[in-house]
Amino acid sequence: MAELPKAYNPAEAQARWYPYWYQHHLYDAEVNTERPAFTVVIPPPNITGMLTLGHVLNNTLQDIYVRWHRMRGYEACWIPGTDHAGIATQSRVVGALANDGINFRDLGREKFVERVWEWRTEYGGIILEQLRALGVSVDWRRERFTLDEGLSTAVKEVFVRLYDRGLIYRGKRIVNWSPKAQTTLSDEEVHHREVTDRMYTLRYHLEDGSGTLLVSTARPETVFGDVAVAVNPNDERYRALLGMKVRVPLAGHLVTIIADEYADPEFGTGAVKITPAHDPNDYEVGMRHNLPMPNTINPDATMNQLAGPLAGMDRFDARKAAVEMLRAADLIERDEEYRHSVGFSERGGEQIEPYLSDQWYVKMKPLAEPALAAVMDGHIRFYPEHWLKTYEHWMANIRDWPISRQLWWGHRIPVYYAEDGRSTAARSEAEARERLGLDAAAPIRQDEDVLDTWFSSWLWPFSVHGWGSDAKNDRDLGYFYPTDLLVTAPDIIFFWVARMIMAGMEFMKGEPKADGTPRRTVEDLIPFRDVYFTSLLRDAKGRKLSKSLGNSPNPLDVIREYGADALRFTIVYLAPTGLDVRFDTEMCEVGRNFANKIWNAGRFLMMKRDEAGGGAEHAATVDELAPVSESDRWILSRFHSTLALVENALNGYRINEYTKILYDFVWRDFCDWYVEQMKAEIASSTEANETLGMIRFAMGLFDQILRMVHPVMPFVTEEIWQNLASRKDGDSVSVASFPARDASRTIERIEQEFALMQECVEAIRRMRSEASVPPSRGVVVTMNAVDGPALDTLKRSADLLRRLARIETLAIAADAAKPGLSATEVVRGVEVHVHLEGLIDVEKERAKTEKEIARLEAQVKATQAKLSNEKFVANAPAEVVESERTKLQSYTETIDKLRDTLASYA
RNA sequence: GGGGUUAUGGCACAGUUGGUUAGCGCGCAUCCUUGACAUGGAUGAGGUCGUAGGUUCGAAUCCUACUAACCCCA
Repeated sequence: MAELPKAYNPAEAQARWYPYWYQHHLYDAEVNTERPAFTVVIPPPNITGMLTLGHVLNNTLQDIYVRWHRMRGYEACWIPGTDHAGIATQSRVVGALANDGINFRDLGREKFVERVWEWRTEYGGIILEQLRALGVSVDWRRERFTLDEGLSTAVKEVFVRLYDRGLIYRGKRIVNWSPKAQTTLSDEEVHHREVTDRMYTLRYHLEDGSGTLLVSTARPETVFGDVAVAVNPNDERYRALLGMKVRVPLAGHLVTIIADEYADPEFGTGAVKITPAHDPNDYEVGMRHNLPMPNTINPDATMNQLAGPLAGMDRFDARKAAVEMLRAADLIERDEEYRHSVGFSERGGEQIEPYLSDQWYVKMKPLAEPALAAVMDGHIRFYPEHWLKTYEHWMANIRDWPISRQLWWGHRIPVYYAEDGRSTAARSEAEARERLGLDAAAPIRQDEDVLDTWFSSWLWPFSVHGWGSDAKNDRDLGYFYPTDLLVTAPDIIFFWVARMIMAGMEFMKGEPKADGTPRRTVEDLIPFRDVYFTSLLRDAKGRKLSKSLGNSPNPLDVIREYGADALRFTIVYLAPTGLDVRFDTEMCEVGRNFANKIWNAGRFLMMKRDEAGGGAEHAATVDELAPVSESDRWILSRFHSTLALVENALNGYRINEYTKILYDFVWRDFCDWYVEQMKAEIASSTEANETLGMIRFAMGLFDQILRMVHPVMPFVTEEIWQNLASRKDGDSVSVASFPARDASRTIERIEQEFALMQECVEAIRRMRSEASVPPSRGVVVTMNAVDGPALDTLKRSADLLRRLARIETLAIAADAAKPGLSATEVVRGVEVHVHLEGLIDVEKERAKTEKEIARLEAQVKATQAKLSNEKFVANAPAEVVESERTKLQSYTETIDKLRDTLASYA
């Protein structure tokens, strides 16, 4: 066998195995009624996106579960894809065109959309390409895109069905207007931030000249849109003024003073100007009082002709100008600093303009009710569970969903208008004419707007199987739906998770199950069973990772530096369930070192096998492993304990626990103790067959360990696994069976015996180290064990003790004479003396022993206090009382032994 | 203003149903290049568990209030 390099080389393994997996179609999923399906749909990344650490965490978690299930015999199906990201993509292409001096509007809709498709073909697949570097085991044949033909047909189908049910309507509302993109945004696309503005208190003179009403506003430029001034009906100060008219400063028109609860007597002067077209609250007031709603601002956020002298100015310039004019006219009573929360576009970053416009909406309440119940009744489980409350709160107070966007890139709204103004939703122009009773040649016009991108994403769990289109695959839909697990970030719980549940509940009704019968029950309708919400990523200083801060490491750089497995392992290792992750690139050393440790453990075993003559095949399953030594039985016992912990952790989505369990077992149990003891066993073994048997066992076990680690570190485990034995083309650890835990293989007695040996070794090392005995120097050790079983165990472990603690001469007996000058520790009742003639610092030893006695005496005192407390003895469970008694006894015995040692220093 | 989360050694985190000598990793200190691994090995120092009360024989673990930080919504 070729010599393996000293360090694991991730780049080589990654380049070798990802193509291998795909050439052998290991991750292709097919309907297979012989086995259960395990399905996951990827949260489709945005085509303008680049791989972020968020994607890394998210996709690593999915990959862990997909690989784990695949190895346990499930038909694992992980479906990849992307979404078309309306605003982000359109802005990107508009920007690119602008750089070439082209205004996209001049291009016209059709040409522009062609250009976006070209852009998409060139750049839209980058993020999926990047995902390959992570090692994701998706079925690439099933890749989907939200703007593909099939998925677009599904969108139309859904729109028409909702429209026909009366759940889609068009309405004039105040929306979040993005002046940059010139489209409306959903609440979720708007982020609020505290800003400092000025609050101006303006003088509104009463029409009759009898006085002045003071009104505070942060937006003096909107006075031209004022239609009333509101005061609280319970506000005594203004009661007499109700119904009177005031002159709006600057604008000059008269408006009425009205009573409305919205006016807060505590805020400002208690009188508020009402501008229904430019503020959502004012809009509500306007609706209640049947007020006109003049709009004074253009779509690009410049003032329109209604704004008189301000017309044509940008909204912020207009504000300055308005203030100057008001000041010149002496209409400002005062102005002061004002901090308040303002909405900004998530994409463009500019301040959102509340804007009155016609938009399409989905009536959410009827859809939300069953979706809320599905989760509250436990048909869908959230991890961590506390997201339930957020979900419940949002669903119970759900608001209608504005779905139209004034863009060109996206699914065009399937609503058609006849020349006479009548309209209908329809799957095609032909259907529209039919529905409107027009003949085939009649002119017809489709709505100009497109749908919110999420209007296609919410269908993802079933649209990927062609639902709603000619491409519908009932077999796949029946077998792979519902999916088993959704892994996503909590910030899209409303955008996406909640809406997918609604869509599943609504649109999967009646679709065939695997056995062909129609779906009816909640379990059959829901889009997924478990939802895992990932941690939020922060940098080492605790700041959110963001492009603008420049604190987001590029995952591809991290992979180049540390390897994909290292990044995968580290990010999961660092991510506590339900809390934020603080990620620091340097922390990837943990994963890199761990990968290297595994690599070298494998290298060691293969070297030993070759030295021993090699050739022999190791067992292919856990059950066939044949332990030779006591240590073999010990590591096998530990392995099965570990498997049980792994299974519990993964089943409970305590995902970082899984990595910690692996780390501890591989590093501590397997490498530090098992491999080390193996060296001693091999050194002292005189029988070649026995040696080979031990090596064969170790390799067989290591094969199983690689499988256990594989879901989180696919590359390094594959690289070693392929080297560990002769493999056939197409073999892969990723499709080898995951070791099944067997509780009967965990043997407490063996673990206890090994622990005694370990603790004795540690005690001797400690005493050596404290006495500054050089590591190369052997020592003389005497162990005095009165307890029979302990004596037997230690005698059997003599070779291990000698090697692991560097003992030159070892005496173990029930009545071993205490040597003259020595350091002593008591381990589980066994006195361990390290002879230190000529090495010992008697004063230091005495001080150490006295300190230990004092510590134990304090324990004794505390334990005695407990035991002499009648209430404790009466109330505490018997086993707790008993364990306190045992403790007391062991402390007392140890103290006695240490006192003898102390006496020997005299 | 409403909802949610967190507060344990320098840093980042574990501590299932209250009973452990309060753990782990990173960092730190000392020693070690014996052929798996210096991306390594051995040993050690360092917390009384945000603050104040309460329940209990017993609380980091349950309850109350307070303080601080963060997230979401308005």
